Amino acid sequence: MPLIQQHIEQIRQCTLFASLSDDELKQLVNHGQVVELNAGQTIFSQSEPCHHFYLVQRGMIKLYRLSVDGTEKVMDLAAPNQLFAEAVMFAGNYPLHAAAIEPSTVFAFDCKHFMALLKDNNALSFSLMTSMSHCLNGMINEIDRLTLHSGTQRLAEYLLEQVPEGVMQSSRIRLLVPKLVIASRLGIQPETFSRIMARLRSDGMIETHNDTILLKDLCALRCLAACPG
Amino acid sequence: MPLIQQHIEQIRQCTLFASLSDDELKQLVNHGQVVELNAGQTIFSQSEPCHHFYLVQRGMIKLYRLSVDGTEKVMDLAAPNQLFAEAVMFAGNYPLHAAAIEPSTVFAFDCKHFMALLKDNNALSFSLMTSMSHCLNGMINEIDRLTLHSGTQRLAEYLLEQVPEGVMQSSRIRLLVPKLVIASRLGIQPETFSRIMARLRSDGMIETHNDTILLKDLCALRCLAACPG
DNA sequence: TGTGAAATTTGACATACATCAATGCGCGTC
DNA sequence: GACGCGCATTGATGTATGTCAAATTTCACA
Repeated sequence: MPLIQQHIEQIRQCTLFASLSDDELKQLVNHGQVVELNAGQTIFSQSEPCHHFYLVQRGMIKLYRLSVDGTEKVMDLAAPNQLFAEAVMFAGNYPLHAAAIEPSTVFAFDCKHFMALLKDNNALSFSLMTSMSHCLNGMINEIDRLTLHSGTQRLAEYLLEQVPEGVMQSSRIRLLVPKLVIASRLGIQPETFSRIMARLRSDGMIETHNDTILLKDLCALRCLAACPG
Repeated sequence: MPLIQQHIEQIRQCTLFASLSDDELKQLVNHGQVVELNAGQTIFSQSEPCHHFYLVQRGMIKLYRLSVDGTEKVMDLAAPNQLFAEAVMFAGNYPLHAAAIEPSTVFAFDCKHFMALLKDNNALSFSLMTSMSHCLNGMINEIDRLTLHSGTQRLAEYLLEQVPEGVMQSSRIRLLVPKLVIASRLGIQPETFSRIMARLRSDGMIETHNDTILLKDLCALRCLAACPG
């Protein structure tokens, strides 16, 4: 699949690559490839050796673990313009599975080549470490939520995350993935997800219409997310 | 507090510092300091600016979060010879609290100075990234356990972690921290911890004597940890 | 060695959430 | 436009774990 200029522009936007010269970036891109994915298609599997990291151009990617009995836990979702697996380059093997949940396009960067760039470009190392640091922070927050917050709180938090910056009173949002997937992401069952939504609805905090949700009272939702109960 | 040779030897053992010359290491150590801590004493608090990272020399350190109502969640425990907070240098602020749970000695490294070393020593950057990678892996496993494993499974896993390599059938271990703390570490209540232990005891898998625990059937415990139920 | 506070254990009870099951809805496909 | 298949919703029920409370043990410190 040929790389069009548009792709390169998008890649340039990543802060991880900010310190690369035009030439270095072109080199990096030349060692990578565009990958088209069908809905449900796997990108890599847990414990597989890690040869690539990825940038989402279009679609949605789920990063997940499987338990022995086949239960799936979605650890994170990667939307367009987001990198994933860039922080596991030094681990050798992927720590989880990645699959597209809808038709998607990703760009695959070559780990070996990127590592070579890292060797000569300390600023790039710093960028990657900053990226890893953010990743780590997110994980700690995740554990915090799972252990210190209830399902209702986590769902409220998730809804509020979808609200654009600066919106104060109410906001209309869309769920970009099936509720099934969000439930797994939040560590609850789909049935529980549905029931919590029903409660928020009957409490007058939200109105729902399929994947479109009107958050009628952001204040109340924020309170719900913050306070135990 | 003066640094004795013994301290420097211990610091040298850290793989993070493997690429440092004797001189660089001495420089690093000269910019740091030994800190003596009483039981319960705080080392740093969440959201505080990050100026140091640490190596435990003696004692035990808990890394934890607090919820709004004061509930404590122990995210990790650092034993002697373990580094902590080395992966948050690039974040700017500590993402959690750190405190000694018994009289402890830690060595505090200066982040600024270490960052300066990083600039000129790419191998050091690689070491740090490897360290961060391991940290990340641990976090993913942690989320996996919290969402996909039951309290009983997590406790069994914890007990098995205390068993030295190569032991096959049975093993005598010691809990190095109060059960209260382990319970928080595992994301369960102390009462639940106690009850699970009682069940393992009545199932003939373990015998207990305060903080000393005899794991009578490692196979059964491993099965319990792996299989749901 | 005694004393008090903290940790642990045990019991009774409450509850959030999971599970099982059935129905309904939406959506893509032919 | 009809069919079929996931996904979503709702109800009934089960259960692991939390909460509250009290008794008991452990341990640090005087």
